[in-house]
Amino acid sequence: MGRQPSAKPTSFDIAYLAGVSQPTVSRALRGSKSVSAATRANIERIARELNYTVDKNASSLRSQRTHTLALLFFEDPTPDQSMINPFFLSMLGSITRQCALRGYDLLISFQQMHNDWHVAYQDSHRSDGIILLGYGDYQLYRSKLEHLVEMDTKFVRWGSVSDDSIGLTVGSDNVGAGMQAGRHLIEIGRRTIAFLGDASDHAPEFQDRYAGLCRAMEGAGLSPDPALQRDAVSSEESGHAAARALLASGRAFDAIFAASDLIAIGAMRALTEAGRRLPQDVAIIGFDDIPAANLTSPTLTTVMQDMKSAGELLVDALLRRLDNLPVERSILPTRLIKRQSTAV
Amino acid sequence: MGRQPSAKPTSFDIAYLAGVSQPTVSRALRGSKSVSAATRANIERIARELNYTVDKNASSLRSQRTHTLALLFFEDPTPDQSMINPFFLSMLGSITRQCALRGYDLLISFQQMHNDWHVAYQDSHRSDGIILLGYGDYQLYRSKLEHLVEMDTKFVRWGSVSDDSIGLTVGSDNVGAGMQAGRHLIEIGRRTIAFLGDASDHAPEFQDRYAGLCRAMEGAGLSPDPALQRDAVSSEESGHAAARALLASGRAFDAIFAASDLIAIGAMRALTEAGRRLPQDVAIIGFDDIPAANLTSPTLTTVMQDMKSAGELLVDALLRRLDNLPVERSILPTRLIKRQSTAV
DNA sequence: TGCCATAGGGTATACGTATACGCATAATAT
DNA sequence: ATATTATGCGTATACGTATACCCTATGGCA
Repeated sequence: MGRQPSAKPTSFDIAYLAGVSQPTVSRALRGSKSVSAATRANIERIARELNYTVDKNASSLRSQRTHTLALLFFEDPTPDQSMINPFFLSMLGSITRQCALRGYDLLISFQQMHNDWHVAYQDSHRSDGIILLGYGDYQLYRSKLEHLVEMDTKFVRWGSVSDDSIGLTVGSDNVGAGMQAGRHLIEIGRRTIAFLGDASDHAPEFQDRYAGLCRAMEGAGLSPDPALQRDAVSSEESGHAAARALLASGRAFDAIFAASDLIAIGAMRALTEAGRRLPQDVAIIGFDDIPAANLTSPTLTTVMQDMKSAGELLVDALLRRLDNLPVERSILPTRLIKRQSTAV
Repeated sequence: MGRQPSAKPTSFDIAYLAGVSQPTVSRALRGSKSVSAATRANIERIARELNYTVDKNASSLRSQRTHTLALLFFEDPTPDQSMINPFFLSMLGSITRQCALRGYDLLISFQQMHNDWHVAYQDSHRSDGIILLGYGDYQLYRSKLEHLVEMDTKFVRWGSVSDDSIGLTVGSDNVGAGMQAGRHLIEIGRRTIAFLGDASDHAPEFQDRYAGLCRAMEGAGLSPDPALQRDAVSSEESGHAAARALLASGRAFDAIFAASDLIAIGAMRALTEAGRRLPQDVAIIGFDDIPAANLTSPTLTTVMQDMKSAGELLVDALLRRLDNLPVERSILPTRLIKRQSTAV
């Protein structure tokens, strides 16, 4: 038909065709109950026919709500520029879905931590609230978080749900997960369990996982050896290096709990290179259940986080926050996925 | 100091403090040359002090440009709900970065193909243009693309850059990539090369890869055997099934070119299960260079696409399109990553 | 000296929607 | 029958910015 790309219809056009005033159109489409059923139906029909869409800008400007959430990824700068933590990517799907379900748009930006944090504040202007996602040095952005709080910016964070965490936090039960992993290793007869991952308060989540491991060991009458804990950030290289250092130390160990799958995969490489058999000599457990965990040889036992619920909870919590409803921190249970790397 | 969370400052506030009118503030901040340097500097200083940010909604409403691009992922519905093609995710980073660089926001949405395509049109209302990303049945959304064109919606697409493709397309040189793969396999002495992947026009990209393979074989005096081509969609299961079917057919082959890494990984599993040695009995090449390709055993030779440039080109092309500048389809070169699965 | 171009910036207004009010009409209560 | 309250909708206006247009002062030039 080639109908001319008629200018975008406005609520006035609809109003004219329906023989009502513009505000009535607005009310009808937004579901105000002070519009008669007949009028509303008529307006909706015309709107559909004209392919009418509410102008988001005008609507937001007037109502002062953008109906948009901002998702901020922040990570420590890595040499591997283009890589995004696969773990967070897997949350993206559920966050998007949940936003759509709740009628919100999702604005995305990636940030290097060293960047001007002002962007977060800026983003808070083009969205009703922010979701913060990132592994990284917690101490580094602690002050930035405080700044956001001071600015009264609405946000939720994925991370360690500890008492001193700033702002509203949703996270896995990292301590519990550490215990799950520890108990499993103990069950299969391991006694000297190493931990690969930063255990300082720069990485509260890793710290919690280590704490869980220690608790499991103590519960079984074992005492964790601090010398078997090695710092590592979440990357294959870092895991490889940490495992090599551990091997070089000469200390004996028969199991490794890695704070992330990437660390575990790096460690597996180092162990294999050193001639250790997996899992006979060293059993190993990772964290995150990234797709690659099922492709390594041996396949990697790991702790799965409930990403689906995570995304939903983050969005829900933020929306409640926006409505000034009471909202509490959420702790999500985790699940141990047993694979070959702990199959004895 | 606890300065009260003063209401968001507007350009009027800045104007008042600077002793000028509101439009002057607008002009100064947008870089109009009809503002004296001194005035501009003063305005910028005050704006910074007040943490002023231009209200996107008001700005967009007035100028009728949103300075936002929408990214639409669409995929065939898979049983594995939460998964997103890792290949596209890796493009996300560069797209985001490029958007930020060009001063655009990025709005994200995921779509199942069977969903009402109207959303794409809707998204076109809240953004200046759309980037379409997705593997899937091309014929299925062909008509939808035509609809977008008819609506005069500005968009770019990642996909097969063939003559009949609709709208502006950016994509890898799939035919060239197929030739690269084919030549490499021939170089290492393989003569009967199978292809796993849909070769119909429902998947133009796969079709192109197959065409490239055939061309390489013909160039070497070999004739491709149609019986060695097996349909598969981009998933491990599908690759596994296709490879099993191929094995079951009893036809001899000494190499496989898979249309995606996921297919290749599934095929490797099937081959191993059938007792074929990789790469001695069967050499195999994948496509995409997903992270997992480096973790399989043997590690997987694959074709790497230039995702970084891809994102940049997509954004650039779309922006040129928005400015009504001439813009052509882009074909990106690919690179063969040689690993153990073809190391003889 | 008179004229005009130019720089610099003010005035008025439009963008499209949402909401506070007000005002009928009709339904109900007294 | 009058007072009261809902119902359904129109009127007026605000949201914060960008831009078309207009005005003033200055300097250059003949």
